Amino acid sequence: MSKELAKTYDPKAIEEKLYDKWCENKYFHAEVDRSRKPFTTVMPPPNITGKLHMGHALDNTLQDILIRYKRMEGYNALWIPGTDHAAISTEVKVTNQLKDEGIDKKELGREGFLKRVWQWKEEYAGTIENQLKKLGISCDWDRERFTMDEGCSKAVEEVFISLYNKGYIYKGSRIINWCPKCKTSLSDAEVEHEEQEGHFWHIKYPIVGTDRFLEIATTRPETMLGDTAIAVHPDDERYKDIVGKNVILPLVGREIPIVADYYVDKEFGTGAVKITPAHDPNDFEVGKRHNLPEINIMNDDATINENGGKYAGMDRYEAREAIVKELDEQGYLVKVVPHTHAVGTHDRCGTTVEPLIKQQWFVKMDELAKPAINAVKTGELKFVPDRFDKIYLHWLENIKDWCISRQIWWGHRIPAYYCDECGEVVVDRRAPEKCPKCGCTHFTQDEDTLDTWFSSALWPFSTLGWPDKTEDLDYFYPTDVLVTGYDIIFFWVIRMVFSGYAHTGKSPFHTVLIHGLVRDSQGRKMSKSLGNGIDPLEIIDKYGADALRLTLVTGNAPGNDMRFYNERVEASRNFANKVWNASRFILMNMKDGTAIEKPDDALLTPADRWILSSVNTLAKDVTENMDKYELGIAVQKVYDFIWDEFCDWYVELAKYRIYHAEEDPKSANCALWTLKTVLAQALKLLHPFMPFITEEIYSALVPEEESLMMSSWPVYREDWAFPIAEKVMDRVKAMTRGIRNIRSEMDVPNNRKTKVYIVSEDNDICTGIEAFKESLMPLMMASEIIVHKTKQDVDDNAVSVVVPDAVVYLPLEDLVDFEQERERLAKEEIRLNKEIKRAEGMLSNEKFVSKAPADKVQAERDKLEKYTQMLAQVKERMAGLAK
RNA sequence: GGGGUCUUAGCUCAGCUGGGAGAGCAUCUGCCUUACAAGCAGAGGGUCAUAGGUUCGAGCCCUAUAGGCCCCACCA
Repeated sequence: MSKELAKTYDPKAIEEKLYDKWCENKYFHAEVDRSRKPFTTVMPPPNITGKLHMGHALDNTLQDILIRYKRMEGYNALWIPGTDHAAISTEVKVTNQLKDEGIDKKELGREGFLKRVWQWKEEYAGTIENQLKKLGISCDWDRERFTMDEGCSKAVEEVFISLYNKGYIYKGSRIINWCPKCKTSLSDAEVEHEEQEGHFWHIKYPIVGTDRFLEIATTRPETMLGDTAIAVHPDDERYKDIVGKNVILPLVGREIPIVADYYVDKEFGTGAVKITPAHDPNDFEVGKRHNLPEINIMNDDATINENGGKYAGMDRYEAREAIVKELDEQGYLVKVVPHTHAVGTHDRCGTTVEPLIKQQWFVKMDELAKPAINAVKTGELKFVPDRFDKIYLHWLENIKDWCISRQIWWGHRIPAYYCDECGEVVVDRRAPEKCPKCGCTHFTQDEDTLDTWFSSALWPFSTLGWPDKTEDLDYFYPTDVLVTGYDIIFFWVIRMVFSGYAHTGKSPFHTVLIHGLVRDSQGRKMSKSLGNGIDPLEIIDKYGADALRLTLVTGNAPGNDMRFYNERVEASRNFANKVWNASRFILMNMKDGTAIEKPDDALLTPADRWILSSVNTLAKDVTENMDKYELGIAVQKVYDFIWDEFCDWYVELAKYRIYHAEEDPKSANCALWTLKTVLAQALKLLHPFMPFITEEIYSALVPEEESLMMSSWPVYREDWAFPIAEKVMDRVKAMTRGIRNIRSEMDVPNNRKTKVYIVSEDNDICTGIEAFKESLMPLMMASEIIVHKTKQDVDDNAVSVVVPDAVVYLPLEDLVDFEQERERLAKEEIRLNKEIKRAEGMLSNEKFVSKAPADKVQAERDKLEKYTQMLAQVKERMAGLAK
């Protein structure tokens, strides 16, 4: 930053330059250093499927704020970045890309396809890295990882083998969620339930050996092709006599039994349920209880298979239509009722999921979940805000086994090998030399890959070298804070926690800071289909990274969603400009050659002491809020301090001494020293939020220091506590506001200065103001400020401002309208009387005095005294006017 | 069906452990005052969703109600 600065802040001129400097100096890099405490966080790895969105910008901004704060506090701060292979999502993207080129992925074969995906990965991981750099985030790029790199893959294998050997991973034939479009199994977490308007088809089945019918109701009539029973409630009087009898499945002709099962709800539908064990999870359970056959009627693409007889080959919805039509024609369809119900869909492609029985790999969850549940219950692991405890616990306490195998190519291949001769399964890093059972030497590896979250679950320790016992792991693990959105608690956070306990014996972090979604200006989710997404890079390009970052943390409480719109970014940009210009003013006046020295304490005016005291308190407040993860409150305090206290009051007060430097260089030096010192402190406190502009200004302000980001965080210091100066400035502000108010009301032109008489019996106030009254004159638009302990030299037709401990008189004779003045004083009298009444009321309440904390009671007494005294002053003025 | 969350100034939201309602934007009135018009000074604007309760005291805690949003859930 040179001293000839542009009037407006130009982020483009500095951001890239500074980021390069930080990188070149390895400021983001952390190594094991036993002399310091580590602070570690791992970046939720963005998917390599595309560009960064506003959610990533938020997530990474929050992490960067914490990491920069901790680094300045003296911690050995490590932030590990990386990307996620995003198995299904990426496979779909690349498959579509190939389709556009007219290539079917099957033509390429597994190897060829994977080669293409790796090309894709190289391209997108690079893009993401560049986008993150534009945000200014200080992660350790030397440690950048990928969920499918060598180390992570080794960790995945290790975990799979170890869990398998302990019996926590098993292969089994279960009913699973199947996506007919992606042709893979899914975990429960990947299924989204969506309310859909459908129908309830009532169908009657002939009961064998009678002329009666049994009426059932279904939302999926096509599944009747796979029905193997009808279930009724055991206590249902309507059906008691027919339990054990058979019905004939219309269209199919199969005889199936009527069974009794408590699963059935008597009140719902007809009280009789068709049971299709192969295509419904509940029916699957019922089927197990009654030893019913499982008839799979569907192919992997959800067309009807050969078990569906003449419907074979039809799509599931085509078949539905055909079956309903035929049932109707044959008189089996009783009625059709509109019915809305929840339909499971694949969260990545929206296709309706089909429950199917398949051989899959599962992680047995009940035991693994226990330490993760315990972690939150004991407080070993904390969510911020803590309402997410419940969500986390509820999911874990109801967890089912995790289906981890996927029938896609992109991902970690399951380390299971099957003997070509006898089918023996061997789980190991590589195929065994020979089969332990039959001695055969030919093995085939399992074709499936693992759920993408299987590898991200290991992220906090796989990125530190696990399973090897590395120094990094020993020093940096467990990590400290994990920052992520509430939308991936189930997918990711929970799995990291139980994995951490299972493989390292520890929770992978002690705190999870949860944030919400970034929505558009109307509160809608940003999405591709709506086209309402806002590209963070465009915002950075237009307003600067600091403005974007500030926008993303201002006015938002942890865990809450926020709306994003340009007016908010503009406000942030304006603040950056404010900081820029205040700094520009200070730098302009720090003329070359005149070194700023620390002044003698005696030279500090009340204004100097007050602003030092304020920035001192600010450091304490900001630190407290940072430690509570109240980043929005923390930054608001810095913002208010810089704009309202520093710029609007202190800089204005400093001007007189600076403009009169030639007459009194010591005094000017004192003001400049204070300006520089306070600004430096404020820049430090602002740095985690707005790293670029603060670093740029600091390098000009304190050129002898290497970097702001590597400087130390301000701590509260006793020698900067100035309660008297605070009192003086509080009264000075009140007087000044009062004067401005009156002048504004009376339309006094700005260029008309007046004498200002200040009368106060308070010695602190008198001597305090006396010490810097020249500085105060421009603010009070005064030609002269006269301070007295008693009223003198002022006649009664001056206008007055009553503040605590003092009265200010402005001789504006020609402008004074006595009637107006009387009204003004009368209003003030009413206001003060109200205040006095309130305070008196509270103090005369015996219960308040006896039960309220002593400091609150004292505060009311002080107020009462203050207002009583002010009221006396107002009354005296009114009496004067009356003459 | 269960759970969570929100309802505060025209708009968007803060208000952390209960002790006199705040910000940004918008509106109105003056100002290009040698850091900043992306600015300065001033002003208006809120029975804190409703009804109860706890308390000396409630925007904040408890209970119900209304409305909005979200998550979980195997009623076919």
